[in-house]
Amino acid sequence: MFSKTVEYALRAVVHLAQSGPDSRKTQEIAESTQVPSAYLSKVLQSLQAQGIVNMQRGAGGGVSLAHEMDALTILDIVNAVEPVQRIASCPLGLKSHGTNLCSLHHRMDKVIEQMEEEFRSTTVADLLADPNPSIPLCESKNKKKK
Amino acid sequence: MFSKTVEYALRAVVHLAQSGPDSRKTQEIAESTQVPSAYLSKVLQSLQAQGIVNMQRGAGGGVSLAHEMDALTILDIVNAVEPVQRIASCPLGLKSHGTNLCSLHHRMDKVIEQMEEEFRSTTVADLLADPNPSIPLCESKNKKKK
DNA sequence: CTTAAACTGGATGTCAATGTCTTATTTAAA
DNA sequence: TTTAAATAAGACATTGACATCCAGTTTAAG
Repeated sequence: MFSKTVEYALRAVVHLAQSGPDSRKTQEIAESTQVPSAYLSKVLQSLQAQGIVNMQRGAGGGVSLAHEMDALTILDIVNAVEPVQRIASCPLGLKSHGTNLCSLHHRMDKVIEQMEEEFRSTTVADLLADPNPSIPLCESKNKKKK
Repeated sequence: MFSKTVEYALRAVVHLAQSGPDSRKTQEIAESTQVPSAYLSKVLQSLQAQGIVNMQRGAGGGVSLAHEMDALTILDIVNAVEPVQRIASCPLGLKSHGTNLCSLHHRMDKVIEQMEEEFRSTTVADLLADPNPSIPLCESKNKKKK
């Protein structure tokens, strides 16, 4: 359902949000999120290209969130690495359908729309504020700080 | 979001439902649904393996629905070719999370759950009964019979 | 200024999804 | 019983997602 790339991007951003405003090394993020570091590097580049994170080269550099986490939605992150594709017109190219989807494709698009809405209405801040005892990426129930 | 295989399976079943109780040749289904026939053949085999369709070899053979279309849901078809994977436990394998998902994975699973529910509550008969002027797979607004 | 730390970019490799092709095997019809 | 119609099965190509590796570039720190 969700690609690894999307999962990896979400983990990385959540980790950055959990770790405070300081920048983090790609290597550190990779270990904390259980993502292959070389691949994570590419994913982070996509996030940077969409203005989600800042990446600083050289000694003392690293990765940090470009915005406040309450202004960053799950949808922003997903769209940065793998844009949500709504079904805008008939996949079979039927002329008489055009932009007026048939019952089948309308229902498929409805599912995508629900996903979009769910992700649009959830910010990274919401995720961290959730009272759920399981903290994202953290083994212990006590939130890992810095 | 949805794989080609899923899209193809849905098209094939909808076409069979539209075409009445008679069996259809794979080749005919392929043309009507704009799916590569050799690939469609594999998809249909998956549907047969799950009891969605019957396939008869030899002259006069073909493919037909195994059940009434009001007893066949979109979810049945999707699950036959590509089972919906709920997030049942922590993808990172965190022991303390186990089956109690964190806020991130809980929301991702919620989206999958909504999809499952939407697909479970829609039968093939519902699709054909939809008052939408665009008829699935059909170019004209008049339903193609037989 | 030199060096080591980090990210960048490109080449390369692997695997699963998608798609094609060819040779069986089954079966109804002639 | 022969034949042509259809699906079955498996090999083989193609493509994109996922992943690794390495040389190049930037940059802060010493």
